Parts: sequence; structure tokens; C-alpha cells
Amino acid sequence: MSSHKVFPDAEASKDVPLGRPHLISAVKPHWISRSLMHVPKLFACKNGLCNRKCTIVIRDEQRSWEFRLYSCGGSTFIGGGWREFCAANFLKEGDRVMFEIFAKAEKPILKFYDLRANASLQTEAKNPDLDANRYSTQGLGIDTSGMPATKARIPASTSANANPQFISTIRPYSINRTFLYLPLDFAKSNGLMNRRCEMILTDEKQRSWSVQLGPTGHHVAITRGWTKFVKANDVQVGDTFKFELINNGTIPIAHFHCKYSEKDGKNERSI
DNA sequence: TTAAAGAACATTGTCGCGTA
DNA sequence: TACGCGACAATGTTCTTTAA
Repeated sequence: MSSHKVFPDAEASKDVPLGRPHLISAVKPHWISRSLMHVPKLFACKNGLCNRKCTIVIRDEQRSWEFRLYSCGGSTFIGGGWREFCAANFLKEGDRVMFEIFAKAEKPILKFYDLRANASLQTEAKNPDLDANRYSTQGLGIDTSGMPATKARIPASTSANANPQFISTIRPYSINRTFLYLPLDFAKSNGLMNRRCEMILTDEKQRSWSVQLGPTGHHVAITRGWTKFVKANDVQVGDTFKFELINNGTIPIAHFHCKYSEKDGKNERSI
């Protein structure tokens, strides 16, 4: 294929470079209503986006967003944060936009062009609150897809940990409600109370899992990603576990001992 | 055949109440 | 006051159906 092939629904556009494959389309109603974007099959296949399930980045001149790319029934979709993207760019039905293939690597990158007449003005007026969620594609290099990573790359910083571990039992709600509360004493002593961040959990098979740490109601809990961890490690109600904070840096890293027993910890102090 | 849309289900986030 | 837990809404994912 030509390196600058234009895909269905496409038309020439001024003010944007067309050196790479790109897709021009009008915003469809279901892009808004269903919080996902349908990627035309031809475009997806020609650019290695079909039959993939991975993270994809869309960026413009100033910001970038991370989405989930997935395929279903021969179709390819971009979801996971799509609603936020539409809101941040004030996209509505009928607006014309263009996506240019910027990279096809493990994490594909698309460059977003707003083809509306007043695009430049709207770029200047982007919502500052949403802008706060901007992240750099030159980030920490940790797989945030929620799937097990072979090895987490660990930030260097470590803070003093007053109580870097605790032992507890899996409660029914931890399975049913898909989150794991952290004891407040533990959270406080490790400075986790008001943090909302990614955390890396390692299991006994030395696999790493990206999970979300954040406040839930009156507590601090592991939310997103906990379900996958539970399934992969066959965590069940009544299981005793030890949660050990290994690194309390920018991205905290903790080791989760499943099926923990007193024999395992006879030389360790439970909190 | 493919894109678009509908629908169902899963997951996640938040709030609030009861209890120790 | 911390913790356990239920309720519910919002959002995300996948499957199915329909229309062009």
C-alpha cells in the first residue's frame, strides 16, 4: 500500500501533512452514544490495527490520550476514555476529524487533527480540567494495560515505610465488589491516604499487575485491575494474604502473598 | 461484506448505613 | 472512628442484529 493512502470517507485537507496513512471521517452518533469509535476495517487491517487488543495513543499538538483498542466480530473499536476525548475536543455528531498513523509499534500512536473550521480556536480553549489528565508517552515504561507484564520497571525513589506490610483475609465483598480495601493505619503510615495513582502488584509467580489505587468512600482501596489479579491468582473468600509494600515511589509496588499462612510468616510480625 | 447500531453483561466509582 | 458491606449509577466490553 501507498504510504500515504487515504481511506474511505476521506478527503483532502489543507493545513495538515498527508505523508502517512490517515483516516478522515465525520463523527458518528454512536461514537458519542456508545463511547467508542469504530475503525473502518480496511484502515484497521492496512495499518495493523485489526485483531489486536492493546493500548493505543491518540495525540494532538499539545496533549495525548490513551485508549483501549480491541476487535470484535471483524470490526475494530477504540474505547476506554473515548468519551473523555470527545468532551475534551468538544466533538459532536457531524464534526470532521482526521487520524494519522504516527506509529504502528506495540502501542500504536495516532495523531489527531480537528478539521472543523474553527479548529485552531477550539484547540486554544481546551478544557483545563481534562488537560490535567495529560500524560507523556515518554512515561515510566510500565505496562498499564492491566495485563501481566513480564517485569515492572521500578522508579528509584522509596520513602520510609512505617508499616510496609499487613496480613488480612479475603472478604466476600473483595471478590463481589472487585476492590481490596487497605487498612487505614497501613494507608496512613505509608502516605497512601490521598493518593490516586497506579500501583504495581506482584504475585508469587513474579508476575506484575497494574492496578489502580485510590479512595473509595471512607477508605483507600485497590480498584481497577483487582478483578484480573483475583482471577489469575485464584484468590478466594477466606484466603489469608500478606500485602507487602516493596517500593513507595511514584508508582508504588507491592507484593501480594496469596494463600499466606502463619508458617510462612513465623518470623514476621503481623500488624 | 461491512459499518452501524442495539443490547446485554461486566467492571468500576461513589455514597451511605450499620456495627464493633 | 474504622471497617464491612450493600445499593446504585456510570462506564467499558463484547456479542448480535440490521441496514446499506
